[in-house]
Amino acid sequence: FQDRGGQELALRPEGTAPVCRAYLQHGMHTLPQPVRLWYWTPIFRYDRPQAGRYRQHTQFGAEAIGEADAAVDAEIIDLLWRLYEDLGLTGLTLHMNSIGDQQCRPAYLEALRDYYRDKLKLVCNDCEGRYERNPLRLLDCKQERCQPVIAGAPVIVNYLCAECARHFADLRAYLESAGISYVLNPRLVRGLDYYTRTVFEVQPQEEGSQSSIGGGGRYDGLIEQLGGRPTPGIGFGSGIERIVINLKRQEAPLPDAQRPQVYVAYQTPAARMQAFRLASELRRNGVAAIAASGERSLKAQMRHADALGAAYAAIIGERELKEGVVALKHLADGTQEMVALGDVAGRVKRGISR
RNA sequence: GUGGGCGUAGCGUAGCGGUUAACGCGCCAGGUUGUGGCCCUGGAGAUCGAGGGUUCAAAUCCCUCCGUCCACCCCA
Repeated sequence: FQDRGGQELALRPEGTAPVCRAYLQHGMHTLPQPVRLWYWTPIFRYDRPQAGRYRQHTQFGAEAIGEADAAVDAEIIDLLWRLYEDLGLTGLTLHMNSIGDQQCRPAYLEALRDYYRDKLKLVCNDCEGRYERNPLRLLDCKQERCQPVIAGAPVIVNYLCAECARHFADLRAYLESAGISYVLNPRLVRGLDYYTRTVFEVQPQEEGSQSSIGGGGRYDGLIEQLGGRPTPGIGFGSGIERIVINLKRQEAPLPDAQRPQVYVAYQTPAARMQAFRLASELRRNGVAAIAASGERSLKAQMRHADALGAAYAAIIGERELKEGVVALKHLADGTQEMVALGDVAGRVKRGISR
């Protein structure tokens, strides 16, 4: 689009091509291959926003560039699958397909066109256009009237050349050996045109056009297309917001928010400096600590400590100040003991119970 | 691109033509003598999305714009 000054601007629409650009720009072909990279970045779409579809969203992705072996396809899929598993997402389905390469795809597209030729009046307007422009995407149409036609269409995996068929078989064997189950989906083609061979998509149980939470595939021609030598690549991208939607939907447990271990409270203005110094000392020793601030009463400070979810309150009053100790209170059970200033970090790390 | 819903304190909402805009959560302060969680009391905090119009009177009705959400559609 053009900005107000008439300059031509683009907002990044996906992550793979930029990573390939970086691979070329920084001469990563000199590194041990394949090069494994990841990204986390805002992504933009010029669509009307709705549930799970935003003008700006965040994508996390990983790419392995410089190796054609199906083992790397399996590694990338394994990585994505394990990530979802670790997050606690359940009920996901991995859809898999192979869409061939330069060698075998033309023959399939020919067969697909042959099949559609006498059915063009049965399908929707968009599909009429796709027939000429991008026949693979005929398989992806969501229109009701096109479904019966799609159901009878030739299946691409039956048209793969020997190399592509071998690659796909290898990938499936790797996935099975890793205990990752998947569904063969001969209609899976994805929205980007650079894919070759492997394509995959992960979908939650919920129906809907916005359902896919992640996917990817192999792009063995892309680097060359961007000006490099022929270099294979495989990767995935996953939408953070859609992951969050599904985590919420499933009420998956989230990690606790960061809480201070120790809240340092003071009883008198004279102890404020000591409190500050102790908190600083604790932080330096790897203990998350916060010193009270302002003119709050001790009671208010204790409330504050509780509201912040601190594990301990270290209280410094006149007596403690004089003796170089703190009253260390374990907030969960209310037990309290005197601890020398220098021993607070150790005592907290050990736990207050002996 | 098409259609629809909604915009009121930090958050969630009520009020839908007529006194100083209400409630819950949160926040802050008190509840006597050095200490939290529950409870009680008090307080701060709102150009009622913006602009224009109707009316004696508008958060409440009308118009325009902006934002946001949802569906269709699309999905570099």
